[in-house]
Formats: sequence, structure tokens, C-alpha cells
Amino acid sequence: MMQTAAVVQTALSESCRDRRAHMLAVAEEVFLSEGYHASMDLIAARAKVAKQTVYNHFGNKEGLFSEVLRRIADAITESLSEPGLELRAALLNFAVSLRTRALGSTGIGTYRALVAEAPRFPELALLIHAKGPRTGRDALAMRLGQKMSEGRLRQEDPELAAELFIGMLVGFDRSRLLFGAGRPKTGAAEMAHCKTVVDIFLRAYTP
Amino acid sequence: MMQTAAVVQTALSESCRDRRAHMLAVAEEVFLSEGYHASMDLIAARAKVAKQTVYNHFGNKEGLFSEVLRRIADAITESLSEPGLELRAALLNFAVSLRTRALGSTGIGTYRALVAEAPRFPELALLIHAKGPRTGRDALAMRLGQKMSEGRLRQEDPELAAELFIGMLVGFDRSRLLFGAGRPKTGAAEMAHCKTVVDIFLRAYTP
DNA sequence: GACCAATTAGACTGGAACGTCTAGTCTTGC
DNA sequence: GCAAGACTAGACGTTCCAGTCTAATTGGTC
Repeated sequence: MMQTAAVVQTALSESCRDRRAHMLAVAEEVFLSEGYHASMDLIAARAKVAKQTVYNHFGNKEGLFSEVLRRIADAITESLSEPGLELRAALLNFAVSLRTRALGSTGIGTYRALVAEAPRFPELALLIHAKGPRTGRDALAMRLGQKMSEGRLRQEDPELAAELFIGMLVGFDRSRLLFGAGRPKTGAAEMAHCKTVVDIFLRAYTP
Repeated sequence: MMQTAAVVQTALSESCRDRRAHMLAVAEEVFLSEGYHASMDLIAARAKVAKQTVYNHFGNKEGLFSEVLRRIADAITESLSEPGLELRAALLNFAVSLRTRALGSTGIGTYRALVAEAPRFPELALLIHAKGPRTGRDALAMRLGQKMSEGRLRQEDPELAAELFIGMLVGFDRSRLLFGAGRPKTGAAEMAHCKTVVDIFLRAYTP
């Protein structure tokens, strides 16, 4: 009895979660490529689902958009753990990972969609900023702070140092991509860029 | 005869230009604060002008938006000449001017409106990027290239150096402002930030 | 005064899109 | 087999907005 009930429960909720997840995935794709402007009809059609179903699950467009962004925010947070490497290697690691995340099509899409709608969804914009750029900066700043204490880096404001490092890493290229002026760098050039930035940063910050 | 005709001509075109300019100014303000979504009715009302008049002058919404952005692009280009100063002073000068322009409410508004609509107006996005970020980078890169030749800076890719400098200057703060997470820095903190960035850049790039 | 071009207020059309509603269908457990 | 709840298809009401049209008004010219 209980077993069957449990099984049913799981099956139901799993199928529900599948459906929900599927709708969310489609909505994410559509929102990130077309912005908040994308029509609910389109999203429902792409998900091969009746419009009413979308409304049953998410209430209204704002609810769906919020859910999509919250999922993105969660995904960002999860993917930010790193092992303890040697300084240069750790920086390079961070560099590659940040650029992959921030300059990939998802990162650019999120940035574009969210920047456009930040005035309309201020709390969501804050959330994404907190879970994305700020968490990244804080994680890096902590690292840098340690190295500064150990005397392996100049003793300066670690948060500022992190912001400048991140600025060098993605600042200009992100604008380029947002404005549609140029393609993302590929493997070799990408890695070279990361190495250069790390070199320059270390040159400026070694005691 | 000819004189009066000329005078009339000028008066007419001047009054026309006034009207046009006024509508453009209002449209710019509205577009930069509300994005491309702003309704034509609102723009006409704010300009205290009949909607039809706007259409007479600019054809359609796209035309008006394009004109506004083209004006912005021109303004950017005009305001980018600098005298020959000592290196550190020149960099500081550039830093202050760039941050003022890019992080001011107009800069942020332009960035937001344009990034959101870049997929719909690719050629305009390219134009703005060319007249804004790219021109700034090129001007700076030329400077840096000179100093490199003179042996006052390390011999490296001047364009990349310029991009990294610009990235450090505005990268992180621009994101903060776009996401509505924090206010612009004020006088003292602002100047301190500029000086820090210049210091760090010079530390990394002096031979 | 007569004329012309530009402007105005506002009604109107057409279309897009949000969100609702209805009537019917499918799935699933009992 | 059947009852319940989820899903579907699509029509529908409503709002918003780009863009057009009309009739009246203004301002400047001859």
C-alpha cells in the first residue's frame, strides 16, 4: 500500500518534474536568445505543450521568467568550487572557468536578457549579480587575501584586486560580444589570453 | 530678394532644426531610461508634439531610434581628443574621462538600451561599438604603442594592453551599475580608483 | 485677404501578445 | 469500467501600441 503510494508519488512527481524541467529548459533557451520579449505562445509551442499548462505551472510570464533566472543563479553558485592549487595555476584555472561561463552563449544571453530587464526585475537582477559576479569576486578575493597574508602577493585590497583581475579577463570581450562585434576566441587564442592576463596580474601584484 | 529668400530659408530650417533637435533630445532621454519599449505616444507627449509630427520627421520608430543612436555615436567621436601629457597624467586623464562617460547615467542607459536591442539593430550596435569602445581603445593603444617604442613601456601588444586597462577601469563597476547593485562612486573614491588602476597598470607594464 | 505648408488632436485600424475559458481527451489508480 | 486530475486545442476578451487618416488650426508668404 504505502509502497505503491510512494512509487506512484515518485512516478507522478518525477513525471511532473520532467515536464516542469522540460518547460523550464525550453523557456530558458527562448528567453536567453530572444529576451523577455519572447511570447508565451512561442515558448509553449517550442515545448510542445499547451499554453494553459505553462500557466498552470508558473502562474504568469513573470513567474516563469523568475523561475528561469533563479535556476540560472543556482547553477552558477553550484559550479564555483575549486581545489587548492599553486597560485599561478589557480589563477589560470579561475580565468579559464570564468571566461567559459561568462562569455559563452548562455552567459552572454543571461547578461543581455537581465540587463535589459533589470529595471523591471530589480530583486532578480540583484540575485543574479550576487550569485554570479559577486560570488566569483568574493571567492577570488579570499584566495588573494590568503596569498597576501602569506607574503606571496602585495598587501592591498583583495576585493579590488579581484575586481581588476575579473575586469581584465572579461571586460572588453564581453562588450564586444554583447554588441555583436566579433566572435568568441577559440581554444589556442583563448588560452593565450588567459595566460597573458594572469602574467600581467602577477607582475603587478608580486611584492 | 535673394537675401530675404536666404533669410527665410535659414529661419525656416533653423526652426525645423530646433523642432527636430528637441524631439531627438526627448526621444534620447526616453529611450535611454525606458529602452526601445517606450511608446511613440509617450515620446510625442513628452516632446509636447503631435504623434504625426514625429512620424513626419523620422518615418517610423526604427528611424527615430536609429537617429538617436547615431547622434550618440557622433557625440562620442567628437569628445575624444586629448593633448600630449606625461604618461601617468595622460593615463589618469583618460581614466577619469572614460569612467565619466561610460559609467554616467547616459553611458549606462545607452549600454542597456543597445545591448538589449543589438540583435534587432546589428548594424547600429556595430556603429556604436566602433565609435565608442573601439575608438577609445584605438586612441589609447596608439599612445601606448608610442611609449612602447620609446622604451618607456614594455614591448607588448598595445591593443591588448589598452583593452586590459579599459577592462580594469570599467569592467566590474559597469556590471554593478547595469544590475542595479550599487551606486556610482563619488568624487574622492572615484579619483582614488582611477589612480589605483593607473598605478597597477604601470607596475605591470614598466620594463 | 488668400494661399500653402507644417502642425495638431484625436479617432481609427491592425496586429501582437497576455491571460482566461471551455470542451474535450488522456492517464492512472482503484 | 470509472472517477479524478492533468493536459490539449483553440477560441476569446482585453490591453497595448505602431502607424494611418481626417478635419481643423496655425504661421508665414505673396
